[in-house]
Amino acid sequence: MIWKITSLIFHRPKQVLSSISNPFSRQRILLSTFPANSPDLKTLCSNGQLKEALLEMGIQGLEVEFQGYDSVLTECISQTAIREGQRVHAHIIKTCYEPPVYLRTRLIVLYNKCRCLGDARRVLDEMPERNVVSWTAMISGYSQRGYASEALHLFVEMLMSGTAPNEFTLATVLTSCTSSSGFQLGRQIHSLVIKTNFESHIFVGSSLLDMYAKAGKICEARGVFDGLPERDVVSCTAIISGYAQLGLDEEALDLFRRLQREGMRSNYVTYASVLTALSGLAALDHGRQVHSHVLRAKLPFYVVLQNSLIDMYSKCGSLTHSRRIFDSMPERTVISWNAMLVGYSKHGLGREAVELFKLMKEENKVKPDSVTFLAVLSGCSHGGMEDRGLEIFYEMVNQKDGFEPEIEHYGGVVDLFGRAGRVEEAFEFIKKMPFEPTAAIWGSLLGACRVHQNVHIGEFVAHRLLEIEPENAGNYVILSNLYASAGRWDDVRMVRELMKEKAVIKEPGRSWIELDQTLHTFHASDRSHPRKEEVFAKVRELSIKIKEAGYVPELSCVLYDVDDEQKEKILQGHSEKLALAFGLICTPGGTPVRIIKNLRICVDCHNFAKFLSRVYGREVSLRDKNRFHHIVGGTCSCGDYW
DNA sequence: ATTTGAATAC
Repeated sequence: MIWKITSLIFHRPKQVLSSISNPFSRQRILLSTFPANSPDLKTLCSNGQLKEALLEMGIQGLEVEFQGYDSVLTECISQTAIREGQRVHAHIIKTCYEPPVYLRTRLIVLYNKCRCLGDARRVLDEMPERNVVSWTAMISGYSQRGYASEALHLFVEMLMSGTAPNEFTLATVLTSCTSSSGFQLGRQIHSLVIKTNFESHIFVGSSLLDMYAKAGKICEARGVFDGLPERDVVSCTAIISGYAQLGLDEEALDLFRRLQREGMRSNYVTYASVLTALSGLAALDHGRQVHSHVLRAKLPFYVVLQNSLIDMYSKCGSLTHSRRIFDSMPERTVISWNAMLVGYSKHGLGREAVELFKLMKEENKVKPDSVTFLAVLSGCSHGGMEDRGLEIFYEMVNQKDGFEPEIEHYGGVVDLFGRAGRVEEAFEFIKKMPFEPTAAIWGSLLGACRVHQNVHIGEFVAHRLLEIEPENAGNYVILSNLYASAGRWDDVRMVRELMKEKAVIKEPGRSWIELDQTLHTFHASDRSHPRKEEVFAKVRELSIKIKEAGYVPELSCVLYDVDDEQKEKILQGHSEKLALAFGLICTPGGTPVRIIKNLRICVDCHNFAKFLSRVYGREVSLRDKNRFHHIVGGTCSCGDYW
């Protein structure tokens, strides 16, 4: 009997199949009698001929078996071909009585890759039964697109359904545990990892240590790393980038060097992470070394790596190199543009930032995002182009397919007004904006009040600011500067008292300078440097010399209750002056000096550097926490506003 | 099916 049917189908397939009404029997017969037609589809797909495969499928009507669908879907996934995928999906619904779990899972993967998470989720929800792979595929879809809470919810749902996670599930779900709310679950998953003996699995371990690093728990991350029975590039890169992202740049570099000695084979992600650490240190010589190493290694083109090179050169003070890399790129992402724009902005080059932004829109390949606007706004602010900045802000607000401005953008506008001396307008703008002002926004306005000597608004702002972040020493210093500039010495004293009362913890100031590939670091009143006597003597010498040109120490920068002579001594011990003096000692006259400081530079050190640049004919490039100061012939590129 | 990476106002 079966043989007869088979023979009939073989000669008149369409008629026979359509005469069988039960879809289940139909499919059974189809599958048991037809020689697999998947090899043809498989061949076409492995040649990347998706269109031809679809055509074939259409001609053959019902006669595609599961293996064939599998080949076609796999190719759709690799080509991110959503339209073809949708047609295959429709075909499957039409012809398959009960698509097996693995076919449905392929559909989930396809929709996830094509950013159609809703469609993927629908496939999952319609599955009569799910296995660990289908759960994991959907969790991964959510994780990769940043839907952390959806990923975590689904993971919990999976556990409740009684499906046990495997190493793939754990590695995936841990990437969604980096938020503060997710971190609690992350710890619980860690115990699950231990219980199920996946602790030494390399992917699970990498993911776990990355989670700890991103949560700022670097010691725990290191613990996981050290406990791994074997290491690969990914786990090594994860721990290096963990240090770098927390600003522990030296540690990141030390570890990188050690792992390299121990045989780690770096890839482009490793180099990108190392460049992040070097950007933090502004270690230009080392950055150049990594760059030439990367060139010698003849790696294929990686946008990510180029982006981090742009950022490294700009943070090391060499914008020309950044732009050279930017211009040479065959392809750019929004991050490439943002990195370049942030570079111009940090160097105070508003005009260049606006020009580049214009170019970006003209090219119309990459859509500006929220960071792009932030960078351009800040560029306008630092470049003294407040009207252009306001225009761009309103352009952003009125964009049709754009996004709502975030609080940071409002902060940018406050900064624009403040910098331009329009302190009242800045204040009114804050009152009207749809957000509760943050410390950053008040801080920006307080800075404006200091520069433009608006004691009235300044006092109000300072009051707010000291409520929100009483522990930030910088705020007290600016308020003290403000009172001093108005000659209100009683209030200067009051600020000092207030600061003592609140037990402010000051992040220790630290400056450094790179000479012959070595970083020389100085702390405030540093007595540890081997050439300290020479350095202190040099600061005193410089001080005396520039006083003749009109330099007056800004004593209101010192918030200790000591006499003026003592205050001047404290000022002379500021780390940036030590680094500057050391630079003058160690380099021939006329060469530029490049200094980096971890905090915002104080008014007195800024004055000091300006006078020095004029009297000694030295160009000073100083990078502080916020921006670059290019000081030439007595004037600074920041226009005395920072 | 899974892990690492680049930019963010003051």
